[in-house]
Amino acid sequence: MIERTRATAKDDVRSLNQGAVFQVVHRHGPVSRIDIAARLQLSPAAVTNITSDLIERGLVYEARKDDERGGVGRRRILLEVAYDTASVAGIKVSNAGLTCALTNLNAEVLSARHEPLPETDPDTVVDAICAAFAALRSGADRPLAALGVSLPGLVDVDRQTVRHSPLLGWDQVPLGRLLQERLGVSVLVENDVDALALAEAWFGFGRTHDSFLVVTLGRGVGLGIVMNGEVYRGPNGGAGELGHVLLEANGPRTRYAAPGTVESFLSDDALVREARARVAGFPEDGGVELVVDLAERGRDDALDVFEDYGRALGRTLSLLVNVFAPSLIVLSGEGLRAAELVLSSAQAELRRLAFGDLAEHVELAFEPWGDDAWARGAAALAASRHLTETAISARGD
Amino acid sequence: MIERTRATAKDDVRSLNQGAVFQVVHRHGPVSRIDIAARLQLSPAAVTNITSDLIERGLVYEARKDDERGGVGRRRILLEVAYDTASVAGIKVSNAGLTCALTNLNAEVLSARHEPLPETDPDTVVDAICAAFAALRSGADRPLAALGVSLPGLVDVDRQTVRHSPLLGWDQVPLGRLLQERLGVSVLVENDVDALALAEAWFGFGRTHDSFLVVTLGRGVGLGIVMNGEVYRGPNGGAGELGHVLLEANGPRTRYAAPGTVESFLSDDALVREARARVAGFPEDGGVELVVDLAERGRDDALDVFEDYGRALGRTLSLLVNVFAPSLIVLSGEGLRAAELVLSSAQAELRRLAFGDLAEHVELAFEPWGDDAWARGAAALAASRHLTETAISARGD
DNA sequence: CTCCATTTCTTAATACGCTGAATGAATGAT
DNA sequence: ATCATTCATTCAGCGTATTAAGAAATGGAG
Repeated sequence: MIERTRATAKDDVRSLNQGAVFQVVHRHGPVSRIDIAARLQLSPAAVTNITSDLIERGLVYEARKDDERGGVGRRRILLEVAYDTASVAGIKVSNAGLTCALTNLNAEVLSARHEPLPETDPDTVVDAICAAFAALRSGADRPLAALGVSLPGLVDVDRQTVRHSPLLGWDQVPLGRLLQERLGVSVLVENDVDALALAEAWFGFGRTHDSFLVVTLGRGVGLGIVMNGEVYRGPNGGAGELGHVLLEANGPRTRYAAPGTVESFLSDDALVREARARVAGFPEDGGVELVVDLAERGRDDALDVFEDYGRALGRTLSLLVNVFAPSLIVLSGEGLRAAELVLSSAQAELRRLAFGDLAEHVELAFEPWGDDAWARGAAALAASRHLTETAISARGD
Repeated sequence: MIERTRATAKDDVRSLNQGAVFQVVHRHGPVSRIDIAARLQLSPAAVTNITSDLIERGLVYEARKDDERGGVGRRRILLEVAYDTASVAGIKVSNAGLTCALTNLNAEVLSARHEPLPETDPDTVVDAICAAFAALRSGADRPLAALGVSLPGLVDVDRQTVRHSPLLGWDQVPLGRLLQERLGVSVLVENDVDALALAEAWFGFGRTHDSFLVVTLGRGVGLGIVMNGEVYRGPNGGAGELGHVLLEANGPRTRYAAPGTVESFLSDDALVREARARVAGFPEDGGVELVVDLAERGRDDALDVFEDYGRALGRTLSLLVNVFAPSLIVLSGEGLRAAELVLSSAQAELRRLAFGDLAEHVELAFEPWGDDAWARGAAALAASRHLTETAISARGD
């Protein structure tokens, strides 16, 4: 439920209500003024006033009249956000390279690309991001409003600084400042999982949920927490380290994860480890793709690996369900290439371990997976920021 | 950080700012008008206006001048909440009986009592609560503003109804309505752990934290989640079922808890089970008190039981720390009779299992334990509600 | 001891955005 | 064609916050 929030005086009542109206238009699709008024308990007069401002500034437009609703009376005029007035760029950084996407302001991907990274030191990465951004910009037919960058590790969102990223080997890198200086466009930096959570909250399944969780499966296991429409990072950041939660004291080993942790069961590494151990003739250099391939061809031993994977996933989800009692968990990440293979055992285990009927009230959503999903998350950062900032900046100009 | 929130027009801007100002006075102790203005980014004039209203209505008073701060200039006049203008009652219901407390509006216990319950059916309990309330009322020297009732189980806070309580054997009991009709005073019903979390947020350690966790140890294991100053119950309630999280697939059995769950390690039952198994000559009918007693006398085998208990506690906390990265965890409940005995192994295990340096940033607080702590939580419900309602009810009367 | 600088609190004048009521616009029913 | 209905807009009035100026309280300089 959207409510008008963060009231008051200097940072005026107006900007507040403007933001709330905009949020309603964004989240509840094409919507009439009278609906907005009812939803926000605001007078129709105020809505007219506010929306005319938003329309004038090009953020919102009158899409069409509402022909669905019959009955007498004047037709409602439906308002919609002008998502195509600008585009934004999103770049996800990992040691595997840069994944880049250009999207509109609704985080719909217009184009995507991947750039390998020779090294992951800050200088190289900054150079590569600048090059990738230039390439994206040249392919854009609309003004490129902002750049979102996401990466694994601890990020200080306010200072746009990477506090600590083991995977990249970074500490205290002021990435936002470095890029902003070179690109002359506003840059946002965020943890990769939190960016994905934000993307879901603004443009994905979370659009209609106030609080929900995002679980990412891939090289590692991540958790994004959204509560009351805001991404929860913890008082000092660092929340959502689901991958490091201990599941079994005497659990299996993996190259990177501590034994028995969630990642020792659910990371790509773990999957390959199990395949090597249990799938007959699995080659030494085989990867996740091969396990998926074998299973999809119906190889029983490979299917068993996925069944166990699903069981561990279900157990992990049960932990979250018992703690958060969420109405939605979005599953995403490369680890879901074979979502169908793990789903049934995951759900069975979740039902078995969740308290009471909590499991019945959870919607499990699978984010259709593509290479650009992470980059889309990064772009969503930029899109959401751009929308809020221009929607609220009010009558100063 | 308190911010002025939930703005707008019909439910006026004023009530909003009034609430925010009141919150600052409550949370930041005796505080001057100028401090309030700075903290809320509100003009001094507005603060004068608002506080004079609060003072007139008897919610706040001018405590004294600030003599601590030296320097030139007029002394600041410190404002404080008038906590002693009314009292509230709190009653915690469990199958062991009613625990009752009378407190002022700062949740400071004025008197407490315990009533045994012959049966736990709704009629008996309602009768008993009414009797207990009458007893509390007769002992009060100030008007008794409201009654808070807390109990284990799933509570619909808005409808003041107990949706499901296995321990009491209740389903869909409209407890709030039943009591309100008979007592003619406003009644609040809440889950026991959430009430405790609210109490900590308003009147305890959480007063200076925006987000934190409360873990209760006793017959069961509970979790209260406070985020951004609000108790999180989940979209449909039922959040915080920490006790039912599976720790070890092949974990120990207990009478009530599923094998391997947190409660199978950390409930009172679990402690007694371990004592029976490992403490030489432990009597068949010995309880928790006896284990504590033996350990405090230095019996090694009893101390070992507590060391293991602490280890399981540390592991459970590590789970929460990895997920929430909280800055504060408040530990409370009967299970902490022997807090010193479990602390060191708990902290060691927490440090071992928490990701990176997350454990270093967590403050573990032990709520000094007494019989009336649960009842104080229930009273805090009533106190917080009374304060917000009278503080915000604005200029209508 | 008086006067001034300083800081806090208060009062007065002004501005802003919301509400409510009246009006206008668009459509179905009679 | 006219009316009832519903959505949108216009305008007067009002409440609350801001700014600016003044009053109150205090330390220090002359």
